[in-house]
Amino acid sequence: MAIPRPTISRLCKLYSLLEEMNERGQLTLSSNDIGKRLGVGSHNIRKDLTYLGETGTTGSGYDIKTLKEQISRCLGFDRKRKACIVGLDKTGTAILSNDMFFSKNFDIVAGFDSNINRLETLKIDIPLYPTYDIPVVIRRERIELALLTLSGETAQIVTEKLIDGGIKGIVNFSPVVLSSSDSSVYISNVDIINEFRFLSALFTLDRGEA
Amino acid sequence: MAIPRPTISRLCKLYSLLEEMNERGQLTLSSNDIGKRLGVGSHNIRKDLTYLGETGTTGSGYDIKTLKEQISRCLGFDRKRKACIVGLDKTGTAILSNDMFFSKNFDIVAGFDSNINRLETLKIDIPLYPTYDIPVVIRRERIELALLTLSGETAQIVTEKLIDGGIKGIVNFSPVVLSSSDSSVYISNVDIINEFRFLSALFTLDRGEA
DNA sequence: GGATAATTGTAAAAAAAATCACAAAATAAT
DNA sequence: ATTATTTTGTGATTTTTTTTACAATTATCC
Repeated sequence: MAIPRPTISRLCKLYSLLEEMNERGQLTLSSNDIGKRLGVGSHNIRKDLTYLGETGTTGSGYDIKTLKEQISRCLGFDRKRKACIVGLDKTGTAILSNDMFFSKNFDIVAGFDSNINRLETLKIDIPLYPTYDIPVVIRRERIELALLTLSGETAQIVTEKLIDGGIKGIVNFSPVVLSSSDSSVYISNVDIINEFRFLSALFTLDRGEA
Repeated sequence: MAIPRPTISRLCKLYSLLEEMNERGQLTLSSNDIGKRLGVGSHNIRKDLTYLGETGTTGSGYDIKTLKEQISRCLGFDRKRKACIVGLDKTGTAILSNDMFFSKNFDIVAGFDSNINRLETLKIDIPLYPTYDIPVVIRRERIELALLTLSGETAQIVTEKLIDGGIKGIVNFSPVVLSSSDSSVYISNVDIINEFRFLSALFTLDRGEA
């Protein structure tokens, strides 16, 4: 039985929540607690969890560690994945310095930038390459994911190179809406202006839900 | 007739696309073109556009400028909105320097950080305040949107302060999943690790669509 | 100017997702 | 030990969203 996309999305968020609660030393969580924290109904959560096979314990809820492992195995979070970053301007390097990719099972093994001079001055501990090397490096290193932090103009060209190299997923932080020329490559567009607009639209058309 | 949430989301993306095409000097777009660029079916686009009232011209598609204005008016993009940023570390300042908020009708009128010393050394041309001033400033300046670029620990506390001040929408870049204690406040969680995981899940469970 | 092609708008059908309702099971309380 | 409470799992129902199908309209080509 195929897992619906909205369910996948919620399970990802739930996974983050479980990590957080686990670090805080909590042991169990009920569908009610989860629903409240994630802003959805408890039925919805229980239904989502049926896609994982049997899980909870009636009366006392879900065991955090067990559930975490089940989601991990089911959605493939248990495997380390190689990723790269394209565009090493301020935003790119800032993200690189902050995020704990490695500890979350993502390994940034390459950085790309079209500005060759910049590559030399950066003090970053990952191998850096010029953009035209993208297809070769992606293929050689078997990189699965890419993070795009560059200005809109070059985004589509870079995307083609990434797809050419056999990338599997792209998180696009550039302000253009990218679409995949290859339907087996998934793209997630993250644009702050777009997020602001979406929120504006929601409270402009004010609809009563969360 | 209430506009469905997925439709709102697509209309926001479409709006970005229209801006892009308009800048390139293009005049019209067909539902087919739009669908391809956005990775959805043309029917879906036409259906979405019915929520705006009559729009396209049979035979030649949609006039980009007209459509842009219609979406703008309908979703409230025609009004300038005040926003603030909370957390002025590397990521925060990087976003602030890159993004063209003002030209897209968002006006960043305040920055907040808990580190008072940092506030003094930053050379940013927006007024800066310590975090405890959030509720007062939000209320006084009538700020509608907030961008959260801070580490997970403080995110929930800051969120409460923002809600307390009467914020309407929050874009959360911190690694914790925030949920709103007030259902009239909309929150959009944007976390790179989460995006990576979502994409991993998609290609792990490989489902055939875009 | 008539034929052909492109394109929209929408009613109806289908598919997908969320919600409900409640029995069954485990826990906690007395 | 018995009762009350909590909480899960799931079939049925409802709601929402997408897709289909096609008539109607406009543009384009010869």
